[in-house]
Amino acid sequence: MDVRTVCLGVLTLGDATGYEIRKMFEEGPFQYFTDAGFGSIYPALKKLHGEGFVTLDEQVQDSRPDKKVYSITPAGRAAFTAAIAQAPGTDKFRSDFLLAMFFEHFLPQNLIADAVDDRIAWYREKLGHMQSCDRSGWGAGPVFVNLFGQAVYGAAATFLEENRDGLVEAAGDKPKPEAAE
Amino acid sequence: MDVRTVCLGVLTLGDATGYEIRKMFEEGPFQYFTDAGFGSIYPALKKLHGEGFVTLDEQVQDSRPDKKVYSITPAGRAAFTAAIAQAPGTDKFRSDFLLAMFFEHFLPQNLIADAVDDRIAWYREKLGHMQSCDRSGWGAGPVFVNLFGQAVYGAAATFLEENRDGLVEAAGDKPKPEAAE
DNA sequence: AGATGCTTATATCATATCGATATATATCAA
DNA sequence: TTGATATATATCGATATGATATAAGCATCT
Repeated sequence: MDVRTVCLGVLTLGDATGYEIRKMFEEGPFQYFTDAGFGSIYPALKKLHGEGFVTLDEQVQDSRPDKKVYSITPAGRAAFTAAIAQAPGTDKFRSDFLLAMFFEHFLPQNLIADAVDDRIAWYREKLGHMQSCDRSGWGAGPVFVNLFGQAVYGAAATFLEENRDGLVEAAGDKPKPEAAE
Repeated sequence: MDVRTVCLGVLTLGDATGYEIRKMFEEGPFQYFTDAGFGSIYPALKKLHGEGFVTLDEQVQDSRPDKKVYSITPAGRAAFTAAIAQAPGTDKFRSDFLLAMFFEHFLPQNLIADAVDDRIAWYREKLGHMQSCDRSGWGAGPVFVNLFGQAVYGAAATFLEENRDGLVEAAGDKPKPEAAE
């Protein structure tokens, strides 16, 4: 799904600036299944404006760049609905951590132990964030997505906790595998 | 992790052409945590060759483009080891499906039911593929990664199976939410 | 027999995205 | 006072994506 579509989705929840959309991707509930930086968001909003899918209210501020508050138009809403009604592509999980663990025999034991511990802490932290959300005012969709995230992140954390020692032990069996090469 | 590094990783497992590396990303054990298409792999190999991290054996074939078999050099091995020894970035899960489900109220009930069913089938299929691998000759790293994948994909499939009906039911409560807008 | 599509194998190209950087100011903490 | 964080926009080079081109052999379907 391209950044333009995701921006439209955020704007169905209420008017927002590019900066605020970015924050949704960084901190809000969107962070668990999507992402985009300024370098994609600002051009996307500009293009959406050119296409008539959003309108723009420029609020002059002194001592700060003018705020550009975007609102979705009926045409934008229609375009968004059409986009998410398409059969979605496959889910993608990308992990530099798993790549490193795959090549465990290239790495010293202590580095592996630290990497797994860090990843456990990271998954637990994200999980805590998801669990601590107040879901009382949410619709069925956001709740579903939140609980899906909890299921997946929880499974990852639990797996890492249960298999950490086994991996670290295996990594210790080979004293200095590769450095001598 | 950039494509260059992942290509080096594949080449530590044995010599390969760009085409074969692609297949690893599509079908092999790498598919669950990384990805790259021809458009990234060929330029990456060209650059690695220029940097002295791989060598290249061009095998002339008739009735087919010449095969370019790449081999990793000691310098490439060192570069790869250094790259994976860096603290890895965060794991990323991207899902157009979850985006659509988040905005469930924009979609007709039957579309949601179909989308969830398709996704369950997809996760079950991938899970079956991971489970049916013969792990007997594998090292600790690949086994760890495979079982991690099973834990996560299994959790996703189970969650979807257990929460499908609830979501579909909720989607039915609102008869024609948005189309009239 | 002929058509269709898959597999092998490379490569390019327009578009999209990423990640870093630039610009300015206010505020809060060390 | 120095540095970090937050607000807010924007650009730019380097990468990555996804589609397309080329070209032959081989299997399958009608």
